Amino acid sequence: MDRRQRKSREAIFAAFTELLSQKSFNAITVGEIIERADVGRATFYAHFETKDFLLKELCAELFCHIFDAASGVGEHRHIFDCEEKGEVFLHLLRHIDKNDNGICTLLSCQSNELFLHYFKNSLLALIENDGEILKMCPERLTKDFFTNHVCSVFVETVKWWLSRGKSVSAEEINDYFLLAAGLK
Amino acid sequence: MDRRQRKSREAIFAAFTELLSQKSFNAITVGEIIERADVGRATFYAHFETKDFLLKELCAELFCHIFDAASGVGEHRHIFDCEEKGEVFLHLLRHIDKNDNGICTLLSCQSNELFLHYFKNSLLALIENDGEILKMCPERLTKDFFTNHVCSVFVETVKWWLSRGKSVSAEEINDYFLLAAGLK
DNA sequence: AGCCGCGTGTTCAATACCGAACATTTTAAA
DNA sequence: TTTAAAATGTTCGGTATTGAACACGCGGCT
Repeated sequence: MDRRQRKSREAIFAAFTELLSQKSFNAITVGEIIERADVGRATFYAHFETKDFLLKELCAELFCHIFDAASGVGEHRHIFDCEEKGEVFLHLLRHIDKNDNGICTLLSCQSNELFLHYFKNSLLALIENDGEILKMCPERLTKDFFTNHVCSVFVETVKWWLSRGKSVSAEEINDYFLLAAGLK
Repeated sequence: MDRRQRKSREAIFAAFTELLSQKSFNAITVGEIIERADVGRATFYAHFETKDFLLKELCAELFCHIFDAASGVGEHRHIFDCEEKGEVFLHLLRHIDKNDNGICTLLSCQSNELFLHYFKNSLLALIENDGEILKMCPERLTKDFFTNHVCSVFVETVKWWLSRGKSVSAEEINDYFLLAAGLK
């Protein structure tokens, strides 16, 4: 990607992220974004159709590399030594713990439901084909219900974790989660 | 000035300043500057003929506003309440104390003599027409010698101040200077 | 109703930047 | 001294950004 495109894009993402830590998504105007990002109005619309598209692409950029790595298609596999069964969640938690791109900020900002929603959907797509996890599904439940249940519990766990300032380690919270979700 | 020009210029200045805090002027290459500034090579040379011109313009930008304010031509006069006689120096010291644009970093980096030299020349130009100061010149000395003397002492005072981590206040160091230079 | 301020989204000519190549000079090693 | 590597400075077609204008929708105000 052209250096100019990359810089504009990053500036807009950064400005948007900062604003999201201060006010709600709906209260943010395009004018504020481009002012803080220090780019022209035409530049913004050359990159993103609307503010909603900006949000979507931010989510994609935020979560793609974590989920790519978790699903094993990324180039940087095994950066954490936890590729055993069901350890996908620990992987994710460690990524969140590292707070790349200010994920934590966004997952606990005023409009965090937007990101949590996207997060849950990505998670659903990831584990609905994970044999190791599906094996844990009780007889009487459909796989569809079970995967939704697991993802819901995980998202709620993450919310709780962040709201308490990550006061426990990623490993501990992973144990909490596995136990609460009935995965061990 | 066009937004693109301003951003490139600032990025180059910032990169250059950072590098100067790590290595000497001569050891810094244009390649390093543009890499850190994240701009293209052609862009660098569109702004500055050579590395030396970059240095010169950085100096100009660094010192112009403090000397403008001190000489009274700037728009933001009287930002400090010290417009009495001979208080030009206190004015300058307070500016340095504030460390705008990382002046202190540059005045105490490996190649600080470059900036101190520029600083002294600016100071000479400033006070060689200052009646209040010239009045202090002893009979037996030429004004030329006297102004050079005062500037030299001031520069050395600043060097000493910074090398000791500005452990005394701007007001105190101003007193030191006035006494040492024979101005009171 | 009409008006106004504000935010959205679009258009376009001018221009600064890009990137990659190039020739030249400097530096350092063989 | 010869050679290679690194750094300097230049060139140019293609492109992203700029800034300023524009039309439009919308809620508040008189």
